[in-house]
Amino acid sequence: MPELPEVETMRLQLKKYLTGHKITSVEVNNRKTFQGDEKKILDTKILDTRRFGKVSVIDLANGYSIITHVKLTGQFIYRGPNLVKPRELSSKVTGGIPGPHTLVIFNLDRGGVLYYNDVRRFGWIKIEKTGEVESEPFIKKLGPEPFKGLTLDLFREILSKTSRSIKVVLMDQEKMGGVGNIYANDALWLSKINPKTPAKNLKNEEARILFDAILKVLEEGLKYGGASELAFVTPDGTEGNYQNHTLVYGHEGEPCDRCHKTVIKKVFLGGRGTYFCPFCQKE
DNA sequence: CATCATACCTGTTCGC
DNA sequence: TGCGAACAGGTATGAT
Repeated sequence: MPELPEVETMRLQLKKYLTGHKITSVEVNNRKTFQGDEKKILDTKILDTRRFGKVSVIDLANGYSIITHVKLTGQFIYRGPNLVKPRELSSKVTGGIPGPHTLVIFNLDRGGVLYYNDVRRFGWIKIEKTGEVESEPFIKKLGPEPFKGLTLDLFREILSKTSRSIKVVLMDQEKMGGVGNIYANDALWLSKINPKTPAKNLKNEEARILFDAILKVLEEGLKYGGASELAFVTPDGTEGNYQNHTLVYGHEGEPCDRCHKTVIKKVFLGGRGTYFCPFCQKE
């Protein structure tokens, strides 16, 4: 569920809380999660953060970087002296900190601590040289991103080359980076396009409407600090709010917010829950 | 090469 | 009420 808006929200808070600090020690409770030599990231200043699609990067002064993908249930939670104000932990911080799902603990100077919780253990944290970050396999294969390299012309070209359903293509990170299930559903609803439509069948005008809709729903997600539908929490330990503002995602059985006369249906596409209005989004 | 199904995990929800 | 099955969804991988 963490998609572009969630990961960006997370990244910005990591930047805010970590920049200028040093990691003094790392406790690794799961070697599959933490890949690489933790000694490479100790006692060197944290310079900045970057994001590639759903991947976050923390750059260090010594030429190494921490690359991380939280997948579905990974959570970075910071506790330390420079939290803007005392924050109560969201109940969605699975198992507490530290807890049974705390797989990695980064101890920082000035008394800060960064915890990584991950119930389902799909997420990963890798240590790489900063110069090799863009060679990391996932980042290397990543397609152009909304707000970055993805232009309308490029978007149309991508769609024209595949007969797969438009929704599956939107979520394919090698075609375009950052969009996952929630925002794909909402962008298609906003565009009045049926999720099953073969991507190559979209008319130029439909592709334009969809392109704009993708930007629009991602902006909404960013505005609300992401969606805490499942396990997403921000590093300050609080939740995003987009889950209360979805257009169609999770609305199964409810009347459509636009036509008000049709009930939102749920089907499976590419193995994932897909919500749409059978009236507004006719095939 | 493109496409699709399944594995990876485990807490939560659902159906009987 | 209890318990197993189904579900949640991002990506890697193997099959087609």
